Amino acid sequence: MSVQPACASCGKSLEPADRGRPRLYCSRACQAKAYRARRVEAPAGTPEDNDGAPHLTVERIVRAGIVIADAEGLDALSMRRVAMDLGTGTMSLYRHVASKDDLVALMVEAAMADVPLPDSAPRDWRHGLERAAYRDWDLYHRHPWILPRVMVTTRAYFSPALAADSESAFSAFDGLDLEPAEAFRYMFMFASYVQGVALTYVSDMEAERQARIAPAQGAKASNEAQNPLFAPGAYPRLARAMRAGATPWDLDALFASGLAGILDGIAADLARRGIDSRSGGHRNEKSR
Amino acid sequence: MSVQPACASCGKSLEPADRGRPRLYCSRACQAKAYRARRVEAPAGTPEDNDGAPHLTVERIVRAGIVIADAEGLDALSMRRVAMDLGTGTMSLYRHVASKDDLVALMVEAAMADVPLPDSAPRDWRHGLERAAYRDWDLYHRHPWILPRVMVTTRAYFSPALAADSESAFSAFDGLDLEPAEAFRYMFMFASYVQGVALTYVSDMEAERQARIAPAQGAKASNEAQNPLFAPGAYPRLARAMRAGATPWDLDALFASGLAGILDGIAADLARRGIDSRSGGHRNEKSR
DNA sequence: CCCCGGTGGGTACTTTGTACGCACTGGAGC
DNA sequence: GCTCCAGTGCGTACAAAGTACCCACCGGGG
Repeated sequence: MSVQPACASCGKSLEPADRGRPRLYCSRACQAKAYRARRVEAPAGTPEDNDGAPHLTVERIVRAGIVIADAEGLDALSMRRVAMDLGTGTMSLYRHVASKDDLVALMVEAAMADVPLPDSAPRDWRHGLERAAYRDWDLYHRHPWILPRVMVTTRAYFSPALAADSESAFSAFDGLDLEPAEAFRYMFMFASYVQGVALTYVSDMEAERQARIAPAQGAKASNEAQNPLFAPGAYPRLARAMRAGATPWDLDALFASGLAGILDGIAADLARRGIDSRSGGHRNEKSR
Repeated sequence: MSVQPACASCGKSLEPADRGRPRLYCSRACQAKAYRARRVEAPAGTPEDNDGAPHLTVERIVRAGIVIADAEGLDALSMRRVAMDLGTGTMSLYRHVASKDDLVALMVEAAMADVPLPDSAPRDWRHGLERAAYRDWDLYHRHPWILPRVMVTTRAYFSPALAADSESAFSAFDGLDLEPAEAFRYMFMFASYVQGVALTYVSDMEAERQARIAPAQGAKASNEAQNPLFAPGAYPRLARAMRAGATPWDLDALFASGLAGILDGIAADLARRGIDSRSGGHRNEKSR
């Protein structure tokens, strides 16, 4: 994507954007012209007989939003941007979604449906929880923008996708004679860990994107030689641990290792309570 | 608040915010005069109170930002708002902070310094980790806005406060004969859990604030009778667990319970490795 | 007197979400 | 043929946010 110092619509040269943000058009009218030109191939037929190119629908809007958020992050998601990608006017979107928050909530629901829930019963509780953990892990890899939004959106609106996810995870305890409160405590610990690692992953992705946009600052921060974190005497324990455990920074391996630790803890607790975990051996598989 | 349509300095009537924003002064000269008057009024007598504002400084700006973010969330933090609370012009802030991102980064550093690090060696590793966990827990209670920002800010800039926090937590393993890579894995699991619970807490706080602002939607979502989550057959396992474990929703108790589980897991792992888990604080070395 | 560096601040231009109302289009009723 | 209507697209016009630019003021030196 190369930005030229000329209006993308009328071609008129515009100042090198030192005034504020990088600009694409010389005026808002030109921006409007740009998406109208893109809409030429859509002859605005009747709503029912759509010739291959479908009409503006909630599904198309949500899909376009997910594509943008996946590729460029939630910060790049704007109503104008979605409308431009769809070749329509900005305000047309509001015929189908109530607001941007509404759109993001719909995007979360649709994106969570992208990663299918397992349709079979788990072999045992450990298998069930591992399956649930990797399902979420996969989800956050595909749509890293979900995590920061889920945390606000989910509580305001009710999310069927999130509820289904939890329901599926809880099925791991189905065969065990476990009190609901106990199952809830295990699940809380388990889910908090997964969420915490996901937050680190999302943070890494975001930092990487920032570094790509502004390489100077990113390089400065990630340059280990100049990072005071690695100065000889500043933070000795941290530096030693980072050198030993975080080089290379393999978040997938760390996730698996910590997950095994969490599940080992649950297994030990179950054993102490004399509950048959039915899982047989399968102890501590954190070497990987 | 009532905005009188008169210049706060010269008293001349001014048109009622002809272009959107509420105006306080009829001209920049009057605003400058008002600012100067306030400066002279409190020379240096009692600089500890807010009325004894000596100068516009980075510390005052950062403090004002933290007050706003604590009380109303990061969304309410704007440069104009900070300037208004300080009784100065918006652009004056830019003489002391480079940008809003810079301000937030400084706010994070200052807020983390609010919760002091322990200055003594931990009794043993478990005590050290518990101390670190509750230190973070306290931090997120006081400044819930830190978590979403730390995750982006920390990687871009280098955060001494966060590094000191990690360094202090790592001191829990000081006395143990533990390989750095192993300590890092434990710490990763531990920190991820704490972060995950903190995310839930922050989410709750945000939802509460949203509900306060827009009570209609919040009431609708939190009304259990109408929430499909509690519909009889929709999500049976989830509903049963929620009723059992989440009524009342005591996040502090859940945090403590899950933390105990995490530490139990580490203890079991240490025992399996034949490491004396009761040894801990050795020589009294403070992180500088 | 003018000049000059430091600091405060107003203006203006950017981007964003979105309220409002007009334009168009295809079918129903005259 | 016409008008009327309902639905949909979308342009205009805000309000609020960050911030670049430059001017106003003050104190000190020619």
